[in-house]
Amino acid sequence: MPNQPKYQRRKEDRPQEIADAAFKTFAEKGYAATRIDDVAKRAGVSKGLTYLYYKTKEDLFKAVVKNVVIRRVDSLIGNVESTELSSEEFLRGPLLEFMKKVPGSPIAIVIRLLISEGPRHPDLVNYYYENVVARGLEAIRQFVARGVERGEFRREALDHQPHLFLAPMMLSMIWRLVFADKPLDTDQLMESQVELLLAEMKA
Amino acid sequence: MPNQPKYQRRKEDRPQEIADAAFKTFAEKGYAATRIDDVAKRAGVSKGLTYLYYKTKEDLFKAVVKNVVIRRVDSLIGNVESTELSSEEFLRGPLLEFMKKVPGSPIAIVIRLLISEGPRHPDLVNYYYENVVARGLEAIRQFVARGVERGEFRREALDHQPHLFLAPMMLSMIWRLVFADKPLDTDQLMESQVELLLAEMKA
DNA sequence: ATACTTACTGACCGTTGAGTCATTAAATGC
DNA sequence: GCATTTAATGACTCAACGGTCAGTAAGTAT
Repeated sequence: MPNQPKYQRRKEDRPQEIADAAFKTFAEKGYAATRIDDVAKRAGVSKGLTYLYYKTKEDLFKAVVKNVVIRRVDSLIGNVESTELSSEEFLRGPLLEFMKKVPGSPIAIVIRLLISEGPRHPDLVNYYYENVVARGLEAIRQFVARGVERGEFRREALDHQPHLFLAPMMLSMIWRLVFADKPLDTDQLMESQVELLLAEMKA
Repeated sequence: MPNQPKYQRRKEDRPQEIADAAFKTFAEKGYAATRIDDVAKRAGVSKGLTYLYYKTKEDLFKAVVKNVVIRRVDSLIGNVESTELSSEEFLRGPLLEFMKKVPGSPIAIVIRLLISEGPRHPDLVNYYYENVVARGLEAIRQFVARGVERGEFRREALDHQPHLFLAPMMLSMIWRLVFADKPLDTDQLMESQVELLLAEMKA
C-alpha cells in the first residue's frame, strides 16, 4: 500500500479548474443559489483554496464570465475580418454558421447569467457589450457597407439595423434556454431571416 | 392624540397586495436574493402574514408569476380575435402596437424570471408556454392563414414560422433588460421586420 | 359592556452558507 | 536527511434567512 499523497500542488492549473467548475455551477443554479462549497467539490479542491485564488464569490463570478467571453470571442470575430468571400457569401455562409452555433454554446449561458444578474453587475454588462455585442454588430455593418460599395447591395441596405440579423438568433437562444423540450427549428428560423434580409438588400 | 389602531384587518386585499410587493421584489433581485421580510415590509405587513396566505416562498413565486400572466394576457389576446381588419392591416397595426408595448411591460419581467428560474420551475414554464406563447403564435398563424384564404398573401406565406414576427420583439426585450442604457430604436426594429415579412408574403 | 373569533404581529428557532485562519503536508533547496 | 516555503485543507464563526407559533388586538355578535 503505497503512501499516496493527499493532494498535489498545482498552482498554475487551479484557477482555471476552479473557474470551469464555477461556470458549470453558476450555469446550473444561478448566482445566488451556487454554493462555493459545491464549486470547490466540483473542482476537486477545498473551499479554502477557492478563496486563495478568488477573494469573494462575486470576484469569482466576474472572473468566470469574462473568462468565458475571452476564450470564445477572439477566435470567432478574428477570422471574420480576414475573409475573401463576397458580402453575400459571407452573410449566407460563415455568419449563418456562427449564429446557428451560438444558441447551444457557452455564450448562451453567459447571456442567461447577464439577463439574471446584469443589473447587479453593471461593469460586467459593459464588458460584454464592448467586447461582444458592439464588435459583432460592427462586423455585420462592415459587411453590409462593403456589399454596398461593391454594388452587391442597394444603398438603402445601410439603413437596416444589423440587429435584425441577430434577432432570430436571440429568440432561438431564449427558446432553447426556457422551452428546451418544445420543438422549434431554430436553424431554419435563422436561415429564413438571412434570406429575407438578403432579398431585401439586393432588390 | 387619537388612539390609532396598529393595523386594519383586510383579508380581501392582503393577498394581492403581497403579490404586488413580491413581484416588484422578485423583479429587482431575482428569486434567491429576495427575502420574504422585504416583501412583507414592502406590502406593509409582517412576515408572518405572508406565510398565512402563501405557504412557502416558492408558492408565492409561482402565484406571483401566474397572477401577472393572467392579468395581462386575456385582455391582450382577447381583443385580437374579434377584429374586423384585413390581415395586413392587423399585422401592421394592432400586432405591431402590441409588440412595441411588450418590452417595457411586466411581461418582460416575467420572461426574465422565467429565463433565470425556469429550469427549477418546469410547471411555471409550461403554464406560460400554454397560456401565452402557444396562444400568441397561434393567433399570428391564424392571421397569416386568413390572409392567404382571402388572396392577400401568397400560399408560401404559410411556410414562414410565426416566430419570425416575434424575433425582434424578443431581441428588444432582452436588450432593454440588459443594456438599458445603450441606445437602440427598438420600435423601428419591429416595424422593419413587419414590413420585411409583409413584403415577402405579398410578393 | 362582554365574550368570541381570527387577522395579524414579531420574537424565536434551526439551518445554511460566505468567509477566516490555524494547521498540515507537498515541493524545493542545501 | 533537514529546513524552509507555501499550496492546500477543513474546522470554525457569524450573519442571514425561511419558516413557526404563542400572543395580541381588531372586528363582530349578542
